[in-house]
Amino acid sequence: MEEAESSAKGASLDGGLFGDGLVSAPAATTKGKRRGSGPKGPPVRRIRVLLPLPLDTPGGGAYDYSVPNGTPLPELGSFVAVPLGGREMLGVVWDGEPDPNLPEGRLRDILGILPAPPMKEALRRFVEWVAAYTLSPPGAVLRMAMSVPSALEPPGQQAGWKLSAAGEAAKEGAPGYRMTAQRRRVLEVMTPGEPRAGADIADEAGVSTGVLRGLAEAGLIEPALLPRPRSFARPDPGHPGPYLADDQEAAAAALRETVAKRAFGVTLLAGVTGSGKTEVYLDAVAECLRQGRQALVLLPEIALSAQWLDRFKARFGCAPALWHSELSGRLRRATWRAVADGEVGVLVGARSALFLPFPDLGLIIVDEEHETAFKQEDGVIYHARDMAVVRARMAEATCVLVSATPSLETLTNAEQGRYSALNLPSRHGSAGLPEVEVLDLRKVPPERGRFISPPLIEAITETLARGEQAMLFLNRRGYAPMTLCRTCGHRIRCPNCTAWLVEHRAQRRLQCHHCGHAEPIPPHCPECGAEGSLTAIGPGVERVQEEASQLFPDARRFVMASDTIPGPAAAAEAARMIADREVDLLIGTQIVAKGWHFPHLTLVGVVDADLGLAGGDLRAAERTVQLLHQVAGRAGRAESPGRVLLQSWNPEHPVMHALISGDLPAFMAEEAEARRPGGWPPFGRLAALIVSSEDERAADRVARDLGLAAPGGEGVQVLGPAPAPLAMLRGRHRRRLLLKARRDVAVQPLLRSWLSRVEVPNAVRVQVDVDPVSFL
DNA sequence: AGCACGCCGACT
DNA sequence: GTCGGCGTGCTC
Repeated sequence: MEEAESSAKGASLDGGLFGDGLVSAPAATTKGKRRGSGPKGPPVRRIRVLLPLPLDTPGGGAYDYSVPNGTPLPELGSFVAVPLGGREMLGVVWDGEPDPNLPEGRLRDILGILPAPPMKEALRRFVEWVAAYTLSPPGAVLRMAMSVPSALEPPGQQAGWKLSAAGEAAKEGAPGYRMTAQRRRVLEVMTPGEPRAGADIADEAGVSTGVLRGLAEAGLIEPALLPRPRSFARPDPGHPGPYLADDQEAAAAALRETVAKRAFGVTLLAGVTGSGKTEVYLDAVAECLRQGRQALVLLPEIALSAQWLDRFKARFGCAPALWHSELSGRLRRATWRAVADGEVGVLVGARSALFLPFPDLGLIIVDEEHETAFKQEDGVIYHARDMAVVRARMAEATCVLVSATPSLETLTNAEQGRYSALNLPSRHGSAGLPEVEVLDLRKVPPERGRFISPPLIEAITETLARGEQAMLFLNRRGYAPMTLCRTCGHRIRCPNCTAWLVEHRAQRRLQCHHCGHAEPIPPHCPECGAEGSLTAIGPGVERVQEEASQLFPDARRFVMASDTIPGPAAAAEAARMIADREVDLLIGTQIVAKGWHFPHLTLVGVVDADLGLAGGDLRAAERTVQLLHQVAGRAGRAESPGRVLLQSWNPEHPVMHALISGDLPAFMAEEAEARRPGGWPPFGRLAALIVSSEDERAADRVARDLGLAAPGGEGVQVLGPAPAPLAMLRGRHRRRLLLKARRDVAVQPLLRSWLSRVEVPNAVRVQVDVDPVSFL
């Protein structure tokens, strides 16, 4: 029965993943049965199809299919439905020769071609490039580029209602129709010639949909298809933007010129916080729109803030399209499709937006380019900032990397001439950069069990007394990072990870920040059973909040952390509260560092400036400077000068000197000279292998084998294996190896042959992280 | 990624 | 006697 029906429809398979517009094979062959070796006809037309699966086969997810007679040969990049095993799946017609040695009997017919714009060559090349660079199967990368399979269905038209001729007459008061108050309200909210969704009408008129049915029976309204929503207004480049100061205008002119060339190029746009970088690059976006091309702005996940969108709206008079993980299914689908159809002029998104099917991308902006949030750490491991450069190259587009504190990688690329550079030296509309001081905790320690030192308390008191806002920054969520038994010395650990459980006192729970494990705070020591012996060790923002509540009981305090700001709406509300001075003292984790504009904030206290410096991370110092500089930049943007106090046990550290002097270029130059001799990035290449397994001995065995099979030779060195700093994560034991190579060595072939020399049992996973950012 | 096939424990 | 756990392997 279903057979007959799906055959009649031709395209729809077993109840149908795909809608009606599918260009399909004749019904007889749709079930995707294997080609028989029947009577010799014309030669079979073979195509290569890449499937969005992480297949570790030689083709990396590409399989050959046949195109049945009666179906046109799909062009490269076409989205096609194909049989795979017992199910149907979408794939993309891929470049490359089908395997002529594959016997015809193993080929199966494609099921149809989807009525969607084919994937452009620029995106196909990008998918392949990312796959090759990260050593991932192309299918795994394709999956990111087809994240919304439903968007490939023909744009479904939604049914609604419109006024009939009789209804229009009745709306004008023509007599002769049975009218009720409900019916009249429905007619009132409807406009002639404008179909609307039934639910919308009923909602606005305050009636049930039963009223609509009655009106339809009476012939006053009739069914109508709704027009496709055009929610993606193309921003108007001619919309009057804000006034640009001279140095801004000079930088903007240079960017406009680059964009107008319609060729690949990378520019670093640097400039201190408040120098107006955003307005400058939005001017480049305007030029891109004038060129008739699309623009993509990448922001680190958290920074998709209401404040940024306000600035965009001020420049273009409308909102951009958005792309991030919290996007609802429907909007996600509409956005993907609108991008593919070229309807979206400007899209702002998180790193995954790089894989959207822009038909003519002219500009990619990577704002806060130094942010580590651009590094994707699971699945296909890639750095969105670096891949943005590649995406731009494939699309013959301009890429602009923007930061107040550029990464050493980008600075070096600019210095060596691979990237151009523009610098905005001055702060606009403000009293200048804040004054930064270090509080030497050896000389002015906080009271026992406290974390805010006397000079910082005094500074906050004065600031609050002046009616200004203050902020305490501590990059640690929760109440306390560790819980210790004073009787036996036991420390409470995560059962799945090499990590302490973090106390979240408000929820009366201990949490692991790595795997999400949570348990109630135990009443007595789980080791020795001592009652009332468990003690919170060290501060988190909640504990700083508690201390502040005792020190400044009259101040209105507000904690900003990822667990108190769960989404964009909460972030917007927090920003509003702070801007409207409903908060006196802000206490926050690194979420406060990003792109906020707090006009009344004049004092920033950094509770633990040394926090990021522990551990042997290559970029610990660089990252700490960037983070604390950004935090400092929150202070004193309006007419009042800002002041920043850094609490440190190590005030002589170069990081503190850099922050006090504000001379970040000098710090980065020193940092470069520290890395150059050892050939550390950006003066050499790194790739990490992470071996993990629930079976510790299996992980050790594979790690040892990898160590024995390590590549060597000129300019190549392998460190490890060693237990990872996070030696266990989510119940998996982890070992690391690090390949270090000279900059002129191509590490991918080296890695490929290395991995092929070692047998990896099923229970063990080996992840490859090219250009690692995290060393955990 | 799915979805089969396949070989060992607790149910009607 | 069967249902069902998820380990292993394949999909053009």
